[in-house]
Amino acid sequence: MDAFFVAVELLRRPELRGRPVVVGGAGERGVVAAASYEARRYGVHSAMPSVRARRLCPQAVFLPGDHARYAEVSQQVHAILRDVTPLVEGIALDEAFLDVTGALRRAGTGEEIAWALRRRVADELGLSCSVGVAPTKLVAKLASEAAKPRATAAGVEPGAGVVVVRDEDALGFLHAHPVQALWGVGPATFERLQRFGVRTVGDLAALDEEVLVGALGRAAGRHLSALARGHDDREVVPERDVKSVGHEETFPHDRHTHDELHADLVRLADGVAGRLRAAQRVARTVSIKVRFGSFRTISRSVTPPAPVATGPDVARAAAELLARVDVSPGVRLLGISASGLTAEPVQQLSFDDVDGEPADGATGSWDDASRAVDEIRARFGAAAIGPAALARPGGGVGVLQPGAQQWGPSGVARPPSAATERHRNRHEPDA
DNA sequence: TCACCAGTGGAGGGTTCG
DNA sequence: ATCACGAACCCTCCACTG
Repeated sequence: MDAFFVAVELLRRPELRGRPVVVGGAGERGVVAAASYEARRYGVHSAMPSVRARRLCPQAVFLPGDHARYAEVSQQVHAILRDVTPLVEGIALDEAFLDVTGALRRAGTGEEIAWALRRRVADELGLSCSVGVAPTKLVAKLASEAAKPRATAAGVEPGAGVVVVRDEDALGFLHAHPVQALWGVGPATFERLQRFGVRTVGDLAALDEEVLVGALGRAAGRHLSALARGHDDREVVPERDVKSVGHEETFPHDRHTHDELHADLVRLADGVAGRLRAAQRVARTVSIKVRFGSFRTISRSVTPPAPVATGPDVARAAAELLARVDVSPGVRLLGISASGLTAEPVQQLSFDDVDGEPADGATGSWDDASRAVDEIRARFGAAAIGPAALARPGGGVGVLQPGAQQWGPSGVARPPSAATERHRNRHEPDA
């Protein structure tokens, strides 16, 4: 999809069409999620700090972003894609691979299918997309990028819409690209490749695989060497199972004590556990991530004796990990994630357990309570019930709202006074 | 009993992508 | 004079097992 988030916003705000529009976190610690091509002319691009975007293009209209809405529209796009073939692999809300091998006889050539898709998405949803048609995933992805509109300082040039790269042209097309175009070559890998004088994919293909393995490690070396030579036999996989779920949050201002962080930790744990149960999974491992004011980032993980899927269990594991961390330098971000997921909630009894109940005398478990919480939330909304640590004086709880803080906190980074600090943490843990 | 080896899994860190 | 969120994958080190 072309400038997807912005394009969805423009459906509601057609008067903004043709103007520089930026969707993302507007706060001082926010980033750009998407920029219209008019805004890109000024150098604004996604993942750029919002503060910088505003400096580059002060006349741009900044919109907060509505992740739930984009997910909804993404589903509508996918429904159209699945009309062509069930072999649709979503990469992100605005990107997907289709294996149309089986649809060729019925629906025409790859190019014909591409144009038909573009037309349907435009007619039915009012959105523009670019399509690449090629023998492999990598080349198709590059072809779709080649099909996109371009923003230059001079103006916005419309894209080709559809770019087809035939079998016999694939290698030449591939080799002409800069190495950064390869999936898996980010800043760090590019830096290492530059030491070998590698600038283009063609340069990379000429490099000995052993050399590459030595420089990048076994997996990455082999993978990139194969890709550069046009070997890409990765299949289109419609749905793969989740391997981890997590939540993380950047605070409007740094936290300095475990006390301050506790409500955040409980809220994140509650959110992670809720999603585990919604996916009918239990987790073997709980990890926390802590980013300090300096941007130094650490992670700690633990594998409890039994898998976890309730808020209190996740929170307990996370709290133990966090207790080992000196937070006095100031914590900018806290994250909790659960991994090692298994489908069935197997109950591994410990030798200390008696008749299925923990030996410490506690009866029942958080499982029942958690299931009740899930049901209440399904009927009355997420804020209707939650951990006591998140209770608000006016009623309701400050629970995690998934996607609510997708692109950074809305608040300002200026630290509040000690008095308001205490006030916030008691009453507005997610402010 | 020691040395060595291979395999496994946990822990911590890093990279990449959109 | 700044840097989100969520997820996947990889590497290295280390402890343990046989």
